[in-house]
Amino acid sequence: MESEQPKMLKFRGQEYPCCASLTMGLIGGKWKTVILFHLMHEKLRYNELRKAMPTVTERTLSLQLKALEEDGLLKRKVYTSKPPLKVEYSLTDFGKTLIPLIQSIADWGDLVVEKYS
Amino acid sequence: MESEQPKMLKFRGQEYPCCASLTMGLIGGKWKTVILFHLMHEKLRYNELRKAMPTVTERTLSLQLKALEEDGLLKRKVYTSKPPLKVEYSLTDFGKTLIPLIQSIADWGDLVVEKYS
DNA sequence: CAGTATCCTAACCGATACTG
DNA sequence: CAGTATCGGTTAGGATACTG
Repeated sequence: MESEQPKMLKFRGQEYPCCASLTMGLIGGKWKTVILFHLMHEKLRYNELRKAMPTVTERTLSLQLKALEEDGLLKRKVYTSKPPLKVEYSLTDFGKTLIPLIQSIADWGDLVVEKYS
Repeated sequence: MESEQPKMLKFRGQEYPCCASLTMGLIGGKWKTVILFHLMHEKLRYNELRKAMPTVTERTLSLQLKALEEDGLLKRKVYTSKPPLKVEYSLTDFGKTLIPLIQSIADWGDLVVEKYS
């Protein structure tokens, strides 16, 4: 008797058919890697991220930041209690384990632009 | 006078706000990296891919394979002219440039399963 | 400044039946 | 065997106005 269904991987309530899809579940989507790319080497405030990502909408940026925070990749630090607010986003230690990967993703994109376009 | 809009990257008719998003445009989505992961070291037939990815539907697998082929990452080779067909999918030379990245994506997923779940 | 609220569209993806 | 056709559901993401 062999198992027809390869064992699924589980993380944070989600199931993934392989280790590659688990990673993509956390950093996939249109904007997550872009956010992580901009936070790779520095903390940024909400509006700084907006300027770095001119085509994202406020709502989408907000949702994606929240998702990354929930997955433990980002931390959100609030510096003021009253408006105008100051909030900084930065990678957690867990998020920092992604730095080499994000760099590789960016590098491959660069390679494509240089050599194949 | 400074440019408000950072220069967009273009590849195959799409525009991307940064090099990381270009990469994700090609390998993002729920299934593409899983397909590439399974084709990293061997050619596979359609049904072999289906067995390796038990939770994907025929339609979705077909659409994703077509998209990867259109982006030049996969090649599709047909060995018979009449049913039953034999078709093999494999990485193109361009697709092979992704191998280290796919491996890194898979490795990070493994790391998460081992250490953070 | 840093978001929410509301509404809407499009893309993605699944289930199932059918075909060359 | 290797898909396509059809239909439908879910979710990601965009536009814009508003708020603590």
